[in-house]
Amino acid sequence: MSRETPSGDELLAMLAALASPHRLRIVAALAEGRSYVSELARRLRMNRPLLYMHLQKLEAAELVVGTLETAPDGSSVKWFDLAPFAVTLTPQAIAAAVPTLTVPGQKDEDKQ
Amino acid sequence: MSRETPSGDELLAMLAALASPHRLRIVAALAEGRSYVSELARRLRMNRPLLYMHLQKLEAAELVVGTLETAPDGSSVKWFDLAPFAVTLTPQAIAAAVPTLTVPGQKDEDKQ
DNA sequence: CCGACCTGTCAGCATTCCCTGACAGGGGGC
DNA sequence: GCCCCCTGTCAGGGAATGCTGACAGGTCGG
Repeated sequence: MSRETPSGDELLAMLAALASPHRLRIVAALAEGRSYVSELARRLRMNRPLLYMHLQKLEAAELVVGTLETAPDGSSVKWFDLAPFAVTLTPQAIAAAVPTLTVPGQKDEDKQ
Repeated sequence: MSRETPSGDELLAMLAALASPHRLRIVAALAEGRSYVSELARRLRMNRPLLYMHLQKLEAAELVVGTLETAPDGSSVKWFDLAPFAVTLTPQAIAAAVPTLTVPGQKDEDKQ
């Protein structure tokens, strides 16, 4: 819940998820209220599959939350909400997160 | 100086610069003190031209500052220092920065 | 002279990413 | 029947990125 000091991997995933003008725009749009894929695609003037991919990345980084709601009549709409997040980017915070970075194929052969 | 609310482009550049395990590691290493390219390359076990590129990106985002110091004997060393930065990532901060995003080829034809 | 240290730049490759149109399916209402 | 709304997935191509070895230059000390 309280994400004061995220792990290196979490921080990296969050940064990578936000490091895109499209996804920044998506977050800003969702800050005004929940929406669903097709409606967002119209609003942001972008291809629906493209928006879909970006939303998945944001969801993977736990910055947005998608909920597929199936109405009683059977029609389904997937709503997207912003996840409340607050991470402060400082050299110290980064230095604290880096040691927990999972490096693929890392040996612990760092001497000193 | 006080970078409370960065512009959209600045925020994006900062995020893009930090969204890399290598560059996070570089920032963490520089948090322990200034260093120069060759020394950092040895410490982080990475190719010098590669590190050079990453440092340039960090410098372009104004997260590190490079200073080429030419000693009186003529030998030169380029020192890199961390720039003090503190940006808090929240939905509101992003929503505030997004309108100032420079979109290449953007027409102002957004009808509500 | 040779080796060790430093900076900076280059071409080229491999990989990954971004984005597109088109398709599958579901549900209405007219 | 047709048309409109919604979701989800796919292949393919074009572009950008990450990374490498090798090169240029400089100073210093043996």
